[in-house]
Amino acid sequence: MRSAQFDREQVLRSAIEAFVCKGYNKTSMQDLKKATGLHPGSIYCAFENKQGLLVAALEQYNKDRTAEFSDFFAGNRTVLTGLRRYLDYTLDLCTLGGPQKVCFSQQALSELTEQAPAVETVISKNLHDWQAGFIWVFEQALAAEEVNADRSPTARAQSLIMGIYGLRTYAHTHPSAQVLTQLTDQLFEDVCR
Amino acid sequence: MRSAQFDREQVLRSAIEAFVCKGYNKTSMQDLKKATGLHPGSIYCAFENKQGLLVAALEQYNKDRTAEFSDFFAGNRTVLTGLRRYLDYTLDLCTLGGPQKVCFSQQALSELTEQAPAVETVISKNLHDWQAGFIWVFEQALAAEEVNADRSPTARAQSLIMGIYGLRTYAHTHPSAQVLTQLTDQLFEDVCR
DNA sequence: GCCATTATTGAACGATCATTCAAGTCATTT
DNA sequence: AAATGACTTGAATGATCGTTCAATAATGGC
Repeated sequence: MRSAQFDREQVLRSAIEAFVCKGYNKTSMQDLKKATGLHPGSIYCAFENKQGLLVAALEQYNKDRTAEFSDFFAGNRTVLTGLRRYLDYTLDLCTLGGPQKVCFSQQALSELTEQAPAVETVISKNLHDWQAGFIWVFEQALAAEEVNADRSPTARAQSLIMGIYGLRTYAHTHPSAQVLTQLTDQLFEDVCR
Repeated sequence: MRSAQFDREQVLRSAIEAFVCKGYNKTSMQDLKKATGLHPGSIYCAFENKQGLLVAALEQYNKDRTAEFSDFFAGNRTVLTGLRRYLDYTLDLCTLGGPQKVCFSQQALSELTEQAPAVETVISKNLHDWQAGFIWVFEQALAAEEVNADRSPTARAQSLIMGIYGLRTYAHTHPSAQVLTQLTDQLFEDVCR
């Protein structure tokens, strides 16, 4: 036996960056070769094909975002301050621009829905995990009486995710940072009211 | 002289349908030939190239959606009932599925942003027109005291567009109609409060 | 009814695509 | 140190892409 020569996580993160920059379909194997440093044959050996690389990249993205998510809600005085910080962070990603402006899962969802069941499956899992995180957040908030019981944690989590989807899409049209800040503030207020 | 043999608007609507089904990049000239009935040469004669066809299709989409928008706010007792009907209609598009589930401008924005300036320009115009429509709606609502003056019509319009973006993205993951209805109700309430 | 002009046709083009594979390279085992 | 077997390499493959263009058909002006 001989173990693989490359760092799988690093390769996947490079692939994510390449996919986000051009979109899945416009990212050629040559682009991926340049981004990951892996030759086509190695990619096919490790991930079967281009779509397999996408699926693996989406899974890596989920792992990274989940870890990131946890950091925001570890050791805060209140969960809502954690949520507020999370939204500020998301806003920063939108404002600063660059490849991170777009959510990889959301982008892949838009581009590939109804076309590749295997991809849709992994994206659905990613989004389900994300939503479960927010449901947990609002359950904590409800238990600590940071929010009232007028709406269920699930309903709040769904509204929040919808809002973040919308915020990131809105950011594509290059509005001013002020507008995005205002939209974020309003979203936080609406979802915690 | 000899005038064109095809109905430009019909061709563009067929092209929109094709683009929405597969996304711009995955829609080949063969697909477009099948959808529009026009041979490649004719398309290039009329629209210069594939991207030109996309731009023309986006302009047609804007015309059609603008006309549709006006219908919702012509002759209502109150503008807010018009808005409510507009949101119900949008919800129906999301729920019923099919190609119309996706907003063509939004899809093109996701797929082509930062890559084709000419496309981004026309999409920005589309979205600006749409937002101007909602600003007008909330100005009317404010004048008729259907909403209070706590937030400006512009701020409300921006939140609403963000919400609709989010709703349509959320719909991609095939949630139940009940969840989408609840999200729509909440959006209407938040934006009119 | 003829001519000039323009639209339409559809085959053909080079470029690029995802994918394959035989040869080369290297770590591990014996 | 030789042999093994998996990983890496990168050129080659056939398919498909967007685009072009010379030939053909059809319209409007005279």
